[in-house]
Amino acid sequence: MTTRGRPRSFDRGKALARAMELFWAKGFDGTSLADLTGGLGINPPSLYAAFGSKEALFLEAVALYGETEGSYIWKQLDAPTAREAVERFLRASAIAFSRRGKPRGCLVILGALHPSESNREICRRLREFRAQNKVVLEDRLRRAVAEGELPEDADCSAMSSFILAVQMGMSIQARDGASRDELILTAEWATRNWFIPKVDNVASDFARQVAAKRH
Amino acid sequence: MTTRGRPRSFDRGKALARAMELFWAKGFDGTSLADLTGGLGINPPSLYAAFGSKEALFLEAVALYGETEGSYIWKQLDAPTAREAVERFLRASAIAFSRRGKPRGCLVILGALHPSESNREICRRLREFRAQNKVVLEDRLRRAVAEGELPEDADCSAMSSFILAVQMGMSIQARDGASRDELILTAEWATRNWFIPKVDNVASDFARQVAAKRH
DNA sequence: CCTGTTATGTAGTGAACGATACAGAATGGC
DNA sequence: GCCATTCTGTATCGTTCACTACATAACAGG
Repeated sequence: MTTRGRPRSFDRGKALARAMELFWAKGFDGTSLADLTGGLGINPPSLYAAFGSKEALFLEAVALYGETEGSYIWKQLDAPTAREAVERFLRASAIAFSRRGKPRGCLVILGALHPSESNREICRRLREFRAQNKVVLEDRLRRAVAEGELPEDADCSAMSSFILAVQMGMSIQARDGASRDELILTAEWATRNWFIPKVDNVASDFARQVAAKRH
Repeated sequence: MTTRGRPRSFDRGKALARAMELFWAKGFDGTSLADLTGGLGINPPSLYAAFGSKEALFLEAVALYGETEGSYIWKQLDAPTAREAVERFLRASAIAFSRRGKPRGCLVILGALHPSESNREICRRLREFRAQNKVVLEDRLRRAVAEGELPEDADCSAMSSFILAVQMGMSIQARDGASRDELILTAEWATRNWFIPKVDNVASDFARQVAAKRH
């Protein structure tokens, strides 16, 4: 009982990949069924038979995004030190958000921001992904504390929120047309001074010293 | 010839303020005319007579946002030093993005991210506002260079991109439900170490020294 | 009063939305 | 050959979209 009935006339994987790009470029609400059927070269009944609904297709598209671009970005956290991990993570984000011929920014970040009656579940799921991603990054920072790379009292939650805020901002800037080099500069700026314990204004004092020494 | 004809039965200013909140909460595409007429308590012909179109109403709403929340955020750049200016700017953003009883995040940042046939002009205008805002911030940083607060070779463009990326990210995090305190922590982290000239890894060396001294 | 002007409420417009009913086409199993 | 099964194209479904035609209501000026 393997393949009974009329065979599918299109490549489901390729269709999913194309749907991912459409959702990535236009968001969930901005992508109409007409966009999908037009872009995939199939008719509505074929789409519904293969994927179930627009919502289910979107969720499959997000899963595919996670296995491709998402994986490329998040595997950077495997770097030996947390500092390298975060530097590479943000750099990889800058690169993934500005690929030639691909939509700019991140599907998980920009796919559905405003909840409405029709996309509430989609919004919730993307939000869950983002929350889970924060846990992953925060855990990586906690490991750095355990390994002595970061001080015991480092606020890993605040650090990870900050790093992800930069990534989210880069996503919007990519969408606004920022070049890859500009995105990379933003990424580098975020980790430029890495972690300096907060001893009242010692950092700016230090900055003044260094600045003075250079003249 | 001041007030001929039947007088308007609603307060145009209050209606505009209410429309601003609706657009702010749901975005341009996510706010239907039914949402607007329902929220404003008027019928479509009254809305069109008073504001012209959904698009024109949105642009007026953005202008109002700029005069209220936008003004509150951007006037912080008047602080005497650039460091204070940026710290206050991001802190004010965190506060404005998390007001009780108001939509979370920023109308200019989140109002319309994905261009489509119907919102292309809106998207373009918001993008213009964001680009103009970057110019304003970058100019403030250049002033700091001229005044000697920042070194001559400071990359004001990259700095302002970075700061605005953090602000954009905070906007999404606010929308994701981050508390005001979390947003403020993110903001503070962004300026925690402020400007340290980039002399190969001197910052992390410094961090290690400080960390060692504390034990 | 009457007239001109402006705003209002009712009730729609055509178009696009996501999703389907249905009949016919293409396969495997017998 | 014939049936059960699955997919395909055509032609919609009912709903919602932004927007408006039209008759009437409420004012100012005369």
